[in-house]
Amino acid sequence: MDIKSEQSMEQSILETAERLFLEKGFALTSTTEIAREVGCNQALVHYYFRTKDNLFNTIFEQKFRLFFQHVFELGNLDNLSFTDKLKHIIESHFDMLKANPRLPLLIISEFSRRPEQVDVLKEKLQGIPQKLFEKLNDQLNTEIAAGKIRQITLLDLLFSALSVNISLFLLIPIISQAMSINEAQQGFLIEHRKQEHVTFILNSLRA
Amino acid sequence: MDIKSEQSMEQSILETAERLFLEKGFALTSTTEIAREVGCNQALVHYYFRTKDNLFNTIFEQKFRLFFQHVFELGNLDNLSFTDKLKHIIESHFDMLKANPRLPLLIISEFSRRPEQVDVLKEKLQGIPQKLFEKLNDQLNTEIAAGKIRQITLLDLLFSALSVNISLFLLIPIISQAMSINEAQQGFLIEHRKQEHVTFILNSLRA
DNA sequence: ATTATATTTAATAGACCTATTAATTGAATG
DNA sequence: CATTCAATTAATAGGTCTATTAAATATAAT
Repeated sequence: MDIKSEQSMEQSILETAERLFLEKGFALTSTTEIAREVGCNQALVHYYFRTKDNLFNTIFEQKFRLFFQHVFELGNLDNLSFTDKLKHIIESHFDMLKANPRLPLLIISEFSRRPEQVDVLKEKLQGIPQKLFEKLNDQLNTEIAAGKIRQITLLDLLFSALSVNISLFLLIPIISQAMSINEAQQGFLIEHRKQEHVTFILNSLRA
Repeated sequence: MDIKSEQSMEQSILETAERLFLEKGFALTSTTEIAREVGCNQALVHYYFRTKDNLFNTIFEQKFRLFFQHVFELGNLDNLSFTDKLKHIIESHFDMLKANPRLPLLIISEFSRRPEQVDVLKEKLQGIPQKLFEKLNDQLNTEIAAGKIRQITLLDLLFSALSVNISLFLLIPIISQAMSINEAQQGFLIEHRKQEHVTFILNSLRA
C-alpha cells in the first residue's frame, strides 16, 4: 500500500492476492478485498485478470509447482549415499514448507474444491520427475538387496517422509494455539521436529 | 429428501448440513443450499439454529471430539504391551479417519479460519486425556530405560503416528485423481498404507 | 499539440447470501 | 369448537460479491 508505486499495479495485485489466498483461501478472499489492500479500484483486479478464477489459477499453478516438483529437483547429489539423499530430500522439503507454511492447506483445499484441476496440472508437470525417480529407485533397491534397508517401495517411503512434514505445518496453528506457545517456542518446536522427522524416517528403514 | 418425514426436520437439517460442510467447507455451504437439499424453507434452518455459525459450531464441536479424543479413549487395554497399545492406537485412529475421511480437512480449515475457536474447545475437552496419557508415558519410559525403544517423547511419537494417518486421507483425493485409480484400487491403497503406517512407526522405534 | 493506447476509476447490473418478520398451517389441549 | 403453541412458509431488508461498461486520466508517439 506504500512502496507499491515502484512496482506495477499488476504485480501488486498478484502479490496481495497471493498473500490473501494463502491466508484465507479462495472462497473467503474477494476481489474487493484484494483491491482494498492494494489500494486500487476493484475493477482493476478484473481488468488485469478478468476473473477471480483466472487470478487464482495464475497463482495456484506456480504454488503447485513449488509444492510437488521440489522433491524431484534436487540438483545433482549423485555421489551421495541413498540415506544421505533421503535426508537431503526430507530436509529441503521441510525447509520449503517452513518458508511456505500455508501452502499445503491451499493445495489440499483447492483440489478438494475442484478435483478436475488435478488433471490440468498433471499435464503441465509431466516429464520431469521420471529420471530422478528411477535413479533413486534403483539405488533403494540396491540397498534393499544388500540387506541394509527393509523391504519398501520408494513411493511408500517418500509418502511417509513427506506426510510428516506436511502434517506438521498443517497442524502447527492448532498446536500452537492449544498449547499457548509463543513465536519463539514455535520456532524451537519446528526445528526439533525437523530433526525428529529425519531420525524417524531413517530409523524406520533399517532392515 | 425422501424418508425424511420419519425423522424430525431439525435432524434432517443437521445431517444435511453436516454432509455439506464436510463436502464443501463452511464458506461454500449456504443455508439456502442446505434448505434446498433438505426440501424445506430456508428460514427453517434459521428457525432451529438462528445463525449459520451456530449450526456449524453444533456440528463442529462433535466432529472435533471425534477427531481428537479418539486417541485417548482406547478402552482398557491394560494388559497389552506398549507396542501393542501403540499398534492399536494407530489402527483405530486410522479406522476412524477411514470412516470420516473428510474430517481432517474440515478441522484444519476451520481452525485456520478462526484460530480463537481452539480455546473454546480446549476448555470443553479438558480433563479427559491426562490419566491415560501419563500411563502410556510411563510405559514408554520403561521401555526406553530397558533399551528396547530409542529415546523419544510420547508426544513426538504420537504426533508422527497420527501425522501419517491424517496426511493419507488429506492427500488421497489428489493422489487418486493424479494416478487415475478407481474406487477398488483406492481401497487397496488405503489398506496397504494402514499396514505400512504400523510397520513404519514400530520400526522407527527400535533402539 | 494531437492522437492513440493503456491504465484507472465510478457506477451499476445481477446474483446470492444471511437473517428477520409477519403470516399461515398444523397439532394438541382445554 | 376454540384456543394456544409449535412448525413452516413467503417476503423482504440489507449486505456483499463478481463482472461489465463507460467515462476519466495518464502515457507515449507522431
